[in-house]
Amino acid sequence: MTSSVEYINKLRNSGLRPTKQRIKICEVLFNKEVTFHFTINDLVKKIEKESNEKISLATVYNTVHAFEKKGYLKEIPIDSNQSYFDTNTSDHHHFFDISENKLIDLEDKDVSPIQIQKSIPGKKIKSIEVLVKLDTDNQ
Amino acid sequence: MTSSVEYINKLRNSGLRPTKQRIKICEVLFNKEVTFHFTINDLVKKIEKESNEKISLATVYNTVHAFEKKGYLKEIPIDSNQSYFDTNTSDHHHFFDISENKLIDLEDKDVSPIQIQKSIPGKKIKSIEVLVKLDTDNQ
DNA sequence: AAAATAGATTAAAATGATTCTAAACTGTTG
DNA sequence: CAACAGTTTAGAATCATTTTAATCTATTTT
Repeated sequence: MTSSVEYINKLRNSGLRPTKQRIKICEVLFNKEVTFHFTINDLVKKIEKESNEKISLATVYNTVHAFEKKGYLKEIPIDSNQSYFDTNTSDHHHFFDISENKLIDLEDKDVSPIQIQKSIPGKKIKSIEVLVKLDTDNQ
Repeated sequence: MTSSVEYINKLRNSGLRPTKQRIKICEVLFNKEVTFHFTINDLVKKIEKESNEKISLATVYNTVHAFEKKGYLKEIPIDSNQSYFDTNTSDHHHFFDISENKLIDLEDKDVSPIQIQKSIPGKKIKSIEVLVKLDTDNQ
């Protein structure tokens, strides 16, 4: 399931040819049992550490954006310093630990179901995301 | 209630002296019955339009951030292109219209109450925010 | 009220994330 | 093999934001 074929499919589906660099990116992103959160910077560091090769920033950005567009990655809006991405693309919510700048998944069972009673004509809901900010508990 | 005294208090509370430029910023931000959303860019344009004076970007950034820190403004995380702020600092949720890049307030009654069943030791919940992304409804 | 000083404003430079560019490269097709 | 389409890359460009350092203003001290 985490075979090279899967990566090639993901890439082809995203309109990208399966090149060496892109396969490497896939290995870092999808060759894990656990999903994780990352910034582009994190990802570049991971790639360099896990493969001793350098992939240019431009390629990483292009590939990540293609995956995001296709739904193989999700962007999590936190603040405007940096983009945070999630390899868990299922519908779910997040804690954001302010002091450690870290995202933590919330499972569906952790959040009461959310219903939106308002609608805007001509618009449809594309996503509903809850962001719970956490602070150090001093007291 | 939207008097100069109120602005001076807000500024002093935020650790800022009430200067001409800062009062002008307050007038644009708080001299309305209705709250609104803005980016720094929006705000600078508003100031220039409503007063024919130019305030340097640095001053606008400083003042907005001091207000945010003090809770007179709220930052709404949308994406990492730009910071969006809200003059409505009460606890509330948002629609974000993707095609028009526009925020719309949701009232409390529009969103079912949200309960978080998970907790992280040593951390306390600082805020819970729901972002509902809207897309054009083509069908 | 002048002098002293603490804080503010400003334009411009610096920064940092992201995007673009143009040249060199790779793999596929005819 | 030649031609072509798509890739990679380093570096340049861009854009929002932050920092800097010089000048200015308001407030306090005398």
